[in-house]
Amino acid sequence: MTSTNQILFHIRKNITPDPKEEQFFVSLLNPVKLKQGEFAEKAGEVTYNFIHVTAGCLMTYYTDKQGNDQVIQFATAGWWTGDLHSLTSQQPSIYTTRALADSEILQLPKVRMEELLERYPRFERYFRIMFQNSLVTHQNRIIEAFTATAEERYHNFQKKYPHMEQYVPLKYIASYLGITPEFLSKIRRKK
Amino acid sequence: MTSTNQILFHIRKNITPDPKEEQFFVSLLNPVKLKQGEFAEKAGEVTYNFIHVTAGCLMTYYTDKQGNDQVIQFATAGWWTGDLHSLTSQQPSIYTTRALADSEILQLPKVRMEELLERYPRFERYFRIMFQNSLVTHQNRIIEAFTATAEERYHNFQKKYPHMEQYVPLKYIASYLGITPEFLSKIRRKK
DNA sequence: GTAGTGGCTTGAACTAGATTAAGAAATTGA
DNA sequence: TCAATTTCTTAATCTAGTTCAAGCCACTAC
Repeated sequence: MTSTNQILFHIRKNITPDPKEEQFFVSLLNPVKLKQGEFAEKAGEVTYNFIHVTAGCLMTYYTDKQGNDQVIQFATAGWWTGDLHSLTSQQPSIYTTRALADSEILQLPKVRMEELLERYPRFERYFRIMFQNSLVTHQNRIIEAFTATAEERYHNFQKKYPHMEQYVPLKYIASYLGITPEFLSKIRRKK
Repeated sequence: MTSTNQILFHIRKNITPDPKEEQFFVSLLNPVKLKQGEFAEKAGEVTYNFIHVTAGCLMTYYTDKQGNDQVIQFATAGWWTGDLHSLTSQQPSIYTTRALADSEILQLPKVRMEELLERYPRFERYFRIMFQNSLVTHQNRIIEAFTATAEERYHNFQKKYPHMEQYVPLKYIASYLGITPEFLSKIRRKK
């Protein structure tokens, strides 16, 4: 399956655009291949693209004043990623997005997305549903962060993303879980 | 300002509906007054309404198996609240939403919202923008939960919601911050 | 080969924040 | 008005998770 077929498949699950709309949408996309370790976006730079992952795996992380990385999200095929705040406000991003494995992404430039929504408002619905679902996921993550122990969070992570552990170095999983790699090591030993 | 004027004011900041659309939107809304302590939604019941607060203050919390409450959100005038997951899936809600002070809300029933979006797709844009903004806020909260100390989180909360501390019992603020009331007490003494 | 580098583990000492228990202060209510 | 309930504080003890320091294992590069 080509990467454009893949994203159309994803879209058709939520809305039913006509062929003309689909064609226009696809024409706005910018396919990019990333090798492992390469950056899709860097903290400090303004984000111009909304990113859809079609193959591989990316992660988005925040680097605080002390230089510690906090992983916000992993994104595999079918996910949208990128810094929404920077994309909306056109202020420098606070996030870095980087390939954890050789990956393929589709860039949707902000200005192109605005054109799309202007011309074919049907796509508002698609993005509304995407954001709405994402919001539920984020709410769950906040609850989990506050109410579950590190060990519970790790096991929930394994259940939810069973294949991620092969892809992703443990230190990034630790960061995603909000713990140190040392402590994750201890949790894993127990089992 | 009436509560319907208030919500229209809020909507006009994001989209520009024509009078006919505004009128239809307003006709879908169901104004409700809540006394302090009353419930807008209860955990265990299916959520049928999306809620817009026009006066007062509500809070939404999650109760875990041990019976501990975790406050997810405070909502004052101008905010949307409610359990998106239950609203979308029509499964029983895991959240309770309750008035912290005498309040006024506008209920937008799920089925009515669907009618609205069907008939006037322009409103998709409004909700898309709402969810998009909310997502940014939630992302920030996740970062804060993992990278900031309880003390920093408390001071950030004070900065961000300067009036909330008068409204809201401290134990709920502690819960929102993910700490015990005892520890919040210690933090406050220091200052 | 072996020197380097990054990812993972181990253990000892430490700390942010929880738990428990009690008392003080503020609200409510008949 | 005074008892009852709820909210807030204080202090002692305890624990989940951090920090620091070291060692181990793969993998790469000269």
